Amino acid sequence: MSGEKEDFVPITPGKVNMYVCGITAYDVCHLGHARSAVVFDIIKRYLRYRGYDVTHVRNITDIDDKIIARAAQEKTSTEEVAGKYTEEYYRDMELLGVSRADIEPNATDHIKEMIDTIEGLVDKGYAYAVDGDVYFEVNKFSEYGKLSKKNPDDLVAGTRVDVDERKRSPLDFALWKASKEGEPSWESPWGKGRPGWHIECTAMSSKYLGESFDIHGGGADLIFPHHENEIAQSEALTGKPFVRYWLHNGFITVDKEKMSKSLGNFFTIKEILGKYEPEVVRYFLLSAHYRSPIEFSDVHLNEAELSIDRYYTTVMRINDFIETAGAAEKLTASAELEELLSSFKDKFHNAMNDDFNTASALGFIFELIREVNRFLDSGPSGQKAKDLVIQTSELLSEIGGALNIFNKSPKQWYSLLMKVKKIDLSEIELQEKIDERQRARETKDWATADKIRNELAGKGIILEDKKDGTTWKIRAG
RNA sequence: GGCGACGUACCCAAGUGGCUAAGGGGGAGGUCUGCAAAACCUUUAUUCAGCGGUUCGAAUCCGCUCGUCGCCUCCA
Repeated sequence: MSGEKEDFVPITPGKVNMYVCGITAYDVCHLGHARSAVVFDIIKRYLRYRGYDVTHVRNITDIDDKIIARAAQEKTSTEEVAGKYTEEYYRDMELLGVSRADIEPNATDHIKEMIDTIEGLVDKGYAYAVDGDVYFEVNKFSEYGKLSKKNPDDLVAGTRVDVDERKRSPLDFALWKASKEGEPSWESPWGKGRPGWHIECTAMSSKYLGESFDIHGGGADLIFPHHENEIAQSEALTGKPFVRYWLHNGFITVDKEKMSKSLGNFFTIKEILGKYEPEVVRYFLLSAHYRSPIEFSDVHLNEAELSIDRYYTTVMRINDFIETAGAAEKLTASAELEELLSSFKDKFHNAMNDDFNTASALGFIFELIREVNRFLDSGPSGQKAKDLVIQTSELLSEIGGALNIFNKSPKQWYSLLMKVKKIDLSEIELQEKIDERQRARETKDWATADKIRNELAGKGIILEDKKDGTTWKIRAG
């Protein structure tokens, strides 16, 4: 609310109530929706990892003008439209490693709660009914604009929306809309109609999280008017502060412009996942601070893929060492790794505690990656060395687990890359090629060995010759 | 027009008052290797859009200028 970072103090110690605006289920989701979901998934996971008891509510708007329009266009019902795109949404989110919210309320399951809320506002004089519509009277709520830092007078002056003569002010917004012939409708004290958009979040958040709760999130484009209106409705009704901390994620941009339906410059999650592993998309979304804009492009996704590949390449090396390390005690150049191992969690926590700075946190992960590589390069062996590497491996898993990233085995990663890059060679065929090349190498038939290697390289497969065999990976980037 | 955010290397991106300006990608050179790949090492911003100011000290605070974007209409 201050527009600045503040220390996080939940209403109830150890407990976090968090409400995040989900989607309006009228079409498939694009990368912008993914960002919001991933960002708040990370926030929830990190809070839980730090021991908070988090209750996460994420709503689905399943009745609104666009859904009605879509249903008319597809000659079906709004329930079908909303149901279909809600399912698509969950499918996309699951692929991206976004966990389900604890409570996922639909607007249409809470009509009664919304009507009660609206009646409360009418009773208190904050809302008025006209011809079956009910509007919230913005002038009655003196703090209107406090979140978006807008002055209602300026807004009226610059209003671009068609002025509805029946409203007392152009800023007044609908709590309840009278339904037209043939539209879905519910009975209400004002006649048949349906809820306005903003009221569902007020009614459902207070039902599940209470009148005041800790965190409310959503895309930056929801700040005004959606979240501003939620504050007005909620605080007018309860007289209590609605939300402690507002968190808004920045936009995905394409050529520096906001990715959006109306501009038509959007890429659906499905399209993107046809070319990239979901983990790449997740990493990409975490590679910048959640409030900053992120420019979408193949170049950036390829860079994300390379970063993840560096991670898994190192994990492969770590696992290799743990399995094959010699018995002779030889600890070389371990000081730096040990030091980083002992300070790593603090560094990671500090980064994440500072407004969920995932970009910085990822930086520390790659510092650890470099340090363990350096250590392995120094040719250690023995139990102590092994223990250090195991400790590194466990630390990486723990942190990856907290963020739900880097959670595969290197083998899985390369198998998935093979699929997403559509390499037309089975792993069995590949192994045969490698064996064939190995026989050539044993007779020092370098020409044949190199020919096979080049052939595979042409398909995007990279071979690594090691002491005790050859491993393969898929070229990233 | 009103309000707000941002501008860090070739690209992406942390850093918001004080040690060598994280990390990833890319480039150059090297170590290792049959050759590679991977990894590691060295190097690639004496400087943080520009100009002023505050301070012992600023990328970081303040002011102005330039540029980019967003919100003010549905939007993640």
